[in-house]
Order: sequence, then C-alpha cells, then structure tokens
Amino acid sequence: MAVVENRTQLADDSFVKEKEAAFLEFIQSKGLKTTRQRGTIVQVFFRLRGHISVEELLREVKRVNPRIGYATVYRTLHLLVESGLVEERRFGDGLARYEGRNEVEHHDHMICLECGKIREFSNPGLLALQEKLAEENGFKIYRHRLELYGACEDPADCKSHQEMKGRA
Amino acid sequence: MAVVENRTQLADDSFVKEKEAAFLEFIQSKGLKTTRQRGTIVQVFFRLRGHISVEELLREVKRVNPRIGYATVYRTLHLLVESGLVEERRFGDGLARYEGRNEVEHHDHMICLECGKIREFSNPGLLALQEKLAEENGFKIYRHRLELYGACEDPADCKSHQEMKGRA
DNA sequence: TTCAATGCAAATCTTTTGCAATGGG
DNA sequence: CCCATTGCAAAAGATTTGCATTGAA
Repeated sequence: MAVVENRTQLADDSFVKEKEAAFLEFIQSKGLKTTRQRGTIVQVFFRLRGHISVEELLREVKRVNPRIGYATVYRTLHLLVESGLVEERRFGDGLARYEGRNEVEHHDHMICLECGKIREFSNPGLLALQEKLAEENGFKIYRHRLELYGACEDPADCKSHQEMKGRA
Repeated sequence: MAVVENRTQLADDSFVKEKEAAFLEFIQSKGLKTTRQRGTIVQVFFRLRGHISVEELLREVKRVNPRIGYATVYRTLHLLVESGLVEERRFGDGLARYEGRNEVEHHDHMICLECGKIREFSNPGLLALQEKLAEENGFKIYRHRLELYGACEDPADCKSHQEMKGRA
C-alpha cells in the first residue's frame, strides 16, 4: 500500500512529456487545437504532483505566463478530465481538486482533519467487497469514492502540516 | 441490508413529533429560541424522507409559509446538523443534500448516474476492513464516506426515475 | 482564411452575511 | 425590555459564459 504525500513533488521531465503527448493525441483526435496556453497548463499540472486546486494551479501557471487566467485553466482542466488523464475530486471543503491518473491505478483517500495531509491507499479486498454488495442490490459500479476522515496517529507527523482551510 | 428510496415518503406524525421534540431540546439547551419558522422547517424536513437539497426543502417550506427564505432554511439546517439530528452530504453535483440521522445508524450510498436513484447500504465487514487499513497507515478514522457510482441493473427499475440534473 | 481558443469581465450558482425590523423569553 | 431571529438584499466564493480579439491549421 503506497502512501503518497500531497506536497509538491516535482515529476521528472520524461513523465511530463509522456502526459503532454497523450493530451496532444486527445486534442487532435477531437479536432481541437494545440495552443501555447494548453501546453503550459498541462506541463505545469503534471509537474506538480498531488491533489491540486484550480487556485494552486493557476498560481503556478501564472509564473510561466501571467496572462493566463481562470477561464483557460478551468477549460483546460475540463479537457484533461474528458481525456481521462485527470480526475476531479471533491473533498468536503467546497473546492475541486484535480489529480493525475498516473501509474497508481485506483486509490482512495485518508484525510487528516487536523493538518490536511492526504494519504492514498488501495486494497483489492475492498473492491471485491463493494462489487459483492452492489450485485446484491442489482447495481453495476462504474466508479467509486471512499474517503476516510480522521487524524494522523503520530502527532509529530501531523503538526508539521497545516492546510485544510474550510470546514471539511 | 436495507435499501431505502430517495423518493418522498411521508413519515408518520409520531416520528416527526419525536424529531421536533429532540430539536427543541437542543435549541433550549443552547439557550436559543423556538420560533414558528424553525418549527415549520423541522417538521417539513422530517416529513420528507431521503436526501434533500436546500432548494427542495425551501420549495416545500414555502407551501406552508411563503415568507420563509433561503437564509432561514440554511441557518436552521446548520442547527440541525449541529444538533446531530441531520447529516450533510455532498455527492458530485455541487449542491449539499441533507439527510436525517434516523434509526438507520450508518450507511453508504449507491448512486445511479442514469436516473439519480440513491440506494443506501451498510456492511460491517467494510467497516472492519477500513479500520484495518487505517491502522496500517497510522491513521485514526472519525468518519468515512463511501459512494458507488454506477447504474441500476434493472432497466425498468431505472427508467422510472429521472433526477440528477448536473454532472456527477 | 476560418473557426476554435483566449482573456477579460460579467454572469451564475450555491451559500453566507449585514442590517433593520420583528418577536421570544 | 433585551437580544436572538428573520427576511431581504447584498456579498462572497467557485465556476461558467458571452464576446471581441487572437492565433492554429
């Protein structure tokens, strides 16, 4: 079970290039246009790992090209979601976060309400159990979302963080 | 495993009265005031079962007292949540839904993306597994949220519904 | 040249808040 | 009476959209 930090970890260039190429392919398959702005946003997004809010992304994007605004970031993010390269998530604080669908196939989240740290985890038994329960209800699962809200057990681990502005 | 419909099922009077009394107790314990509006909102809320949006609640409340507006409904709903009688939920469509915390202790949701029907379910094995995974990560769970998004397997069951306005 | 994409500001949508008027305790 | 509550409208915060301009193909 991999635990991945929420913090800004820079991805290496080859990873970013691969994502960029995949997005390009999607854009072209749709007959859309490749633009400097889209390139910038996609690069910056995949260089920043983790659960990124629009605000965070825009801030970083503006450091490359200050003329890019919210509208373009939102629009590009929608394309990224549509392309399947990115997933939108909403934890309880009313603003969307975006996460690259990377090597790590599917995972769920543990969200610390004290420090905002987000742990990722996944477990095959969990999926199997969900499938079983769905079947019992005549339901077919397309996707799911599981979030555990709580707190880090190790205080030292916890107090070093401090995000999570709103109520969760 | 109980499957409860989202549809407006009217609750019987004694149930509503019980909830109203509990709310009254909360209000008084806080030194707050009982008002006609709060009474109306609480009664209407508990008479409507299911996952109710603010808009839906206000619509019904206005049929009793058209002068009541969003502000009072929001404020009363917050009190209900604070009192522990009601839980706030957010599925993917960007508006909050409220659900009475009733006899049914805890449960999770299966949301049909075709018709908007919401099935409730719960399973002890699921909880145990979550606890185990949290422990492995040095995490203490306060609460969790599990949502399965998908579709009803029985088309007849499904097509009879049609809610879910936004994208989920 | 053509039509999609951008940038900005204005519009929307949900939820919150300020404040004068109302009304419980 | 006093101060919490209400109702309305205005504010706030996130996201979307209209439209003239820009720029890929």
